[in-house]
Amino acid sequence: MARISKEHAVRKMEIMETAKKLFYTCGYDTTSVNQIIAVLGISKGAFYHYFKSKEDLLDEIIGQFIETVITRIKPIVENPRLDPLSKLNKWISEASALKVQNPELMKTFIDVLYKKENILIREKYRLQMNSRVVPELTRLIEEGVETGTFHTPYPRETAIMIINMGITSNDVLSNTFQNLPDPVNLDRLIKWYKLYELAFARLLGIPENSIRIIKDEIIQTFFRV
Amino acid sequence: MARISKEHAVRKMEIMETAKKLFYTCGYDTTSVNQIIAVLGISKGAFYHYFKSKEDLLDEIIGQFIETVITRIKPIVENPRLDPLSKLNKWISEASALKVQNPELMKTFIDVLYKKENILIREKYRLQMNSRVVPELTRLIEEGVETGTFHTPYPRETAIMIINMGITSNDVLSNTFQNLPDPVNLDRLIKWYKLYELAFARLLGIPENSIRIIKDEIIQTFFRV
DNA sequence: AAATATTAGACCGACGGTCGGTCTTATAAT
DNA sequence: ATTATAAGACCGACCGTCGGTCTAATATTT
Repeated sequence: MARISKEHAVRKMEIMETAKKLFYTCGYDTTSVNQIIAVLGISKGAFYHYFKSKEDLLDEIIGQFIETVITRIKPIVENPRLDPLSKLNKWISEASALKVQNPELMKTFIDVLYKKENILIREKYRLQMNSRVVPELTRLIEEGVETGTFHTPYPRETAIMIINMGITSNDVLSNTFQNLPDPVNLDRLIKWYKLYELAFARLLGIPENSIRIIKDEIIQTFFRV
Repeated sequence: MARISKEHAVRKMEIMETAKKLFYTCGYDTTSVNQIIAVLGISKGAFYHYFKSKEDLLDEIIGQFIETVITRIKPIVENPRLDPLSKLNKWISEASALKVQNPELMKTFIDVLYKKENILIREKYRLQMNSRVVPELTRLIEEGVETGTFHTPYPRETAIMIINMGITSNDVLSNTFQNLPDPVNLDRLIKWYKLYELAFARLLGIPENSIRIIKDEIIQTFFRV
């Protein structure tokens, strides 16, 4: 095979991009290293030069994703002109904006993500959310407690709970979409989100209508498709 | 190898018991089918005569476990002489009694369960909890809502949330025990349980002191060892 | 020219799972 | 009482695939 040499970072990114696409369409377990290198036209040796294992590759891909999440969140959390509650609402709408912007993509993405062969992706996502996003939310909650907006004696634990509620929410969402979008599912989805809002507000000790997670656009976009 | 023939149910149970032990000590991924059959002294063919795959075997093992959980819970939930809140508290103490009764076993069990190679076990556990235990809790909450004890417009969703909070709680618990039981961890564990209690009560719309999850015995047993 | 970084691809052991076939046992027909 | 029949428990060689290793060759840098 003709040797094609590229700068380290470039090649690494190429591998990650290709692998990402394959993982997100065919699944993690079902995509073999041989497949990845076949698509790229590189050798096994080259692959294992950049990543010490297939799992290591996944770690880096998820890490990259979490990185983009954090870069989106940080400007909100650190904005001195916003009060804590506004920050939180902005955070939430930022997150759901992602889903609304391209619903089809998001639907297939969730569908794939929750297949059996992708447990590891979900696990890595969960772990990195806990290690890297929880601290950000903790700081936000702490600020809210200091300024008297939020009322909870355990900011860190509340942050953990909220983040994990979000992940649970994804689980529920995926279960809803595994069947056809019939009225029962729509009803359940709406109920779930309402409870999610309620739990959110109560955990932070704020009025129940101060957090809005469910928005008509989300429901509509998901169920129109 | 000498051929030893046994009754269907007996042999199947033997395989499950042996596999269970191996899975819970060495881990699911790290235990091969070859290992299982080696310990039992049976052939590959025999194994695949009883289970259509290794994963199928795991499904049955978890199913068996969930079965015991349900048989413990059902008498409480269906006891006509208990009010909903008492039922719930009994449920909770029943669950934690398991942990207190043999703490060493429980510790190693949790340690093993949360190793990388056991994601699938956790996933199966989560799924079966949602499909089989959630309905029981839903009925209990519905009863509480009807009798005016609990206050939530979404009993099913609240049940889902509570069960998944419990699973999250296990995650947090395992993370705490991955390091040494130093004062910081003890502090975090207690804080976590306090928040758990708080969230529990608030989700059900009952006074905050009506649910007791954390008990001194639990903390002591875990941190004494 | 020497040292280092990178790549090629043959190779490895382990794995989950398949398959053709054998042996035991219970029942039914003789 | 004996013999045919069939169900199903059981065997173990074998298969393809996988993640990962290793050595040698080639490019790049010094």
